[in-house]
Amino acid sequence: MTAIAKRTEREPDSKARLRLWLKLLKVSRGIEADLRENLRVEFASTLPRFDVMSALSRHGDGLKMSELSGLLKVSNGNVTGIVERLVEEGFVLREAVPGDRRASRVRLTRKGAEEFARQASEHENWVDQLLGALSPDEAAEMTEQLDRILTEGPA
Amino acid sequence: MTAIAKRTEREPDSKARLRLWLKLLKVSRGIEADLRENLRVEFASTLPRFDVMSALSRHGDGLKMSELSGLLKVSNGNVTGIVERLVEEGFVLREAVPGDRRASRVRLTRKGAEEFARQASEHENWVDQLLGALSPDEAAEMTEQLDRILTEGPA
DNA sequence: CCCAATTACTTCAAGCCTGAAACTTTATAC
DNA sequence: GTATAAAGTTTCAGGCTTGAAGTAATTGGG
Repeated sequence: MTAIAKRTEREPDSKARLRLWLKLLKVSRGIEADLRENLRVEFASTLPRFDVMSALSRHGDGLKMSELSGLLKVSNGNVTGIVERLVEEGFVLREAVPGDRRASRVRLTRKGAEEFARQASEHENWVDQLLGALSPDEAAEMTEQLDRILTEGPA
Repeated sequence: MTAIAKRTEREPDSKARLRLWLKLLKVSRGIEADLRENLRVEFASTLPRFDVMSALSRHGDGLKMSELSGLLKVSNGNVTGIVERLVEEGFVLREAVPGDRRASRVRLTRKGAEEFARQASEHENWVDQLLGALSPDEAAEMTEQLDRILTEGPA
């Protein structure tokens, strides 16, 4: 029996990665729960709404529905509902795309942009608190490693 | 103006932590999406169902509903529905708690335990693939850092 | 020109999730 | 003992999410 095989018997490499995944999940779910609670209490809003407004904020000239769902990596039908509610509340508006009557472009209203600015500022503070255990350098280092998972990722 | 203040103007510490959070979210959502898809295609199941069965698998003598929701960090009402469906499919059973007619204890059936064993084995492989960019040592290191976020976490 | 494939989007059923309210049972205080 | 509080759950409304199916508009051969 080789050393490798022996090591595999005691503890395969997959166990360390599985532990990492479990921990990663616990941390991100915990932070998400905190942020969601804060958004709910402070702004009567939700994480998905914040995500949509954030994407629109970075694209002042608006985004098509499909671009939005592509950026956020969620289904088309999902975005439909979230935008619908944001429109009702006056944070977002839809405008026709000239030359393509199928598509519509979504954009923050002035009210929406102002509201998002307030939310984003608080959001950054919350995250800073929640990740306070890590120095900026440590945070940057972990960010790089996570990037490797993303790029070298699966096949 | 102090050096610290100057640095803050250029890029406050919170930015590095915000970038880390964004990346963390992207990685964990991506992996979650992969695992969900795999569970759906290979086992016609879902991540929440897998989580419940996993918790029950580690507690062969069963868990009360409240213990289950406590472990999984989800609401009570949520667990009610998931367990309900698992019972319908015969993977899980509920039994009375002697001496407390309010509570009920949930436990994997034999069928449920066998099904979970198959799923857990595949699950570990999937995670191993998805996190393959990191060596076991790197994975262990990141796990420790994530633990610091959890323990030294917020106030 | 025409029609088949593609694209952009919406609708839908089913499940997940939360916080709040309701309900039943158990424990506590007086 | 009985009122009251607390504990364990379920129910519910509202919102998120997906994948599949449907609609309408556009594009690209032929």
